[in-house]
Amino acid sequence: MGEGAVAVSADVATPTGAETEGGRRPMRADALKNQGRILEAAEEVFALQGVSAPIDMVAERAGVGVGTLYRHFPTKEALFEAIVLTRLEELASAASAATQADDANEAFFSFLRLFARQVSKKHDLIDALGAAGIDIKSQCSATIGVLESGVERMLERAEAVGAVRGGLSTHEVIGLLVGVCQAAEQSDLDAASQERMVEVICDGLRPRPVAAPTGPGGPSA
Amino acid sequence: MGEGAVAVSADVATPTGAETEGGRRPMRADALKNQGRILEAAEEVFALQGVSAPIDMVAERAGVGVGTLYRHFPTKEALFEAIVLTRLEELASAASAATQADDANEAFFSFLRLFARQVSKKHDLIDALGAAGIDIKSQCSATIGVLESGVERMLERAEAVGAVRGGLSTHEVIGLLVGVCQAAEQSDLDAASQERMVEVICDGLRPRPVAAPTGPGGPSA
DNA sequence: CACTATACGGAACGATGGTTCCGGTTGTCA
DNA sequence: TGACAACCGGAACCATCGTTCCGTATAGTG
Repeated sequence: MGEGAVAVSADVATPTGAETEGGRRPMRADALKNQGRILEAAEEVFALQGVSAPIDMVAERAGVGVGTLYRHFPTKEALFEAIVLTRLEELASAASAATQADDANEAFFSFLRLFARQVSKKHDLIDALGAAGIDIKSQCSATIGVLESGVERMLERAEAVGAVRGGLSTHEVIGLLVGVCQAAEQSDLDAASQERMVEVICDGLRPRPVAAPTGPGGPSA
Repeated sequence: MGEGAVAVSADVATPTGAETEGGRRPMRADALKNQGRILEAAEEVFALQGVSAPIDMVAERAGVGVGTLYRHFPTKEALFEAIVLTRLEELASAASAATQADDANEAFFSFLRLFARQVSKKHDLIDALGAAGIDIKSQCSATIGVLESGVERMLERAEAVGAVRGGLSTHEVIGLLVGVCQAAEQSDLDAASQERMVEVICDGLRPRPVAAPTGPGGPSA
């Protein structure tokens, strides 16, 4: 599990804080090590099981007692958010980057594919983006905001170029994608299946052919 | 609340059985009335909250104690299945009917729209079709089988007419739809939004490029 | 009207999962 | 090395939910 190490970004979950400055003294060495273990374990467990994974499972995998876990993160949600935030940030920055690509068409659709790939790889992202009964903390929802506005800009640009049909909101586009990922994993569909479904969505997002959907009987009824 | 009354189909959940025949004597009047109340309440509650709705909520809404509820249905799942089965049967028969329509194109897509409408209206259907951790009873999965094979036949016919792209499995098509419904309700999107998303999927399902049988000239960008 | 099988209600039980508490351990500093 | 604060583990606690149990109420019958 190489993946990028999860950086403990300052006050997200406000773990005990490892920063030497401020008022508090630095963390003890063992505590720091445990925090790392916990984050690592949480990353794996949440990726696999989503928010619903029992906290004990994270503790066990980290080789740590639950008490220790709660010393570092005030609540299960806090830990979850710490994990999911880094994932969201990756997506958000990818989105921002895509916003400035030359080819608006290409940029939009390949972002969608990237997005779908990421979301389906990390189960926790589904929960975070689908907001499956989670009160996401400001930090997270802010990042989601960034992500969404990135998608929005991409969408607008793609529309302007005629690469995408109009009339769709950002939420709808994201919902489409997240929904497919969710369905794919619930029904145990393999990666190929999921890719095909994403492709269906991408095609559906394109502008409809110039008024001919009513050949043998379109949505006429 | 009109909807069709939920018929207690013989042995599905094997309630105490109201049939006068067999060995057992007929149900007592109050018992029968309560069974009705319970089914009614379950229908509403499950439609609104899905399987995850607490059993007590159903009991309360039915104006009945939990004990009474368990006298009629051996398990929560049994009750859930009794409810969802009637819904599935409606869909399955609609699917069968659509299989024989003249216009394969029209039949397929309007069934998809019907399907999406039903699924999003009744939350329990999402759980049943998404198999969200539920061990569905044979009766239910059989009906799902009927539904699926109906969709499959429709899909084949639509493909044959060139109304739908090839290479997609029935599960993928259904997954697409169920996923969207799930996403729509998780994100609190309104009916219009959802319809738009379904439309995106329908369009995506159509054969891609320029050469379509009945006319659509591609976007020819 | 009396009697009993049937049904009812809801307290109680057991399992799961998040969170708290505290006696014991250990890193760190002098 | 000694001492103290920080830290650790995991038992215990609380809430939620499905399910069971049993004392009580009542429909149906003679």
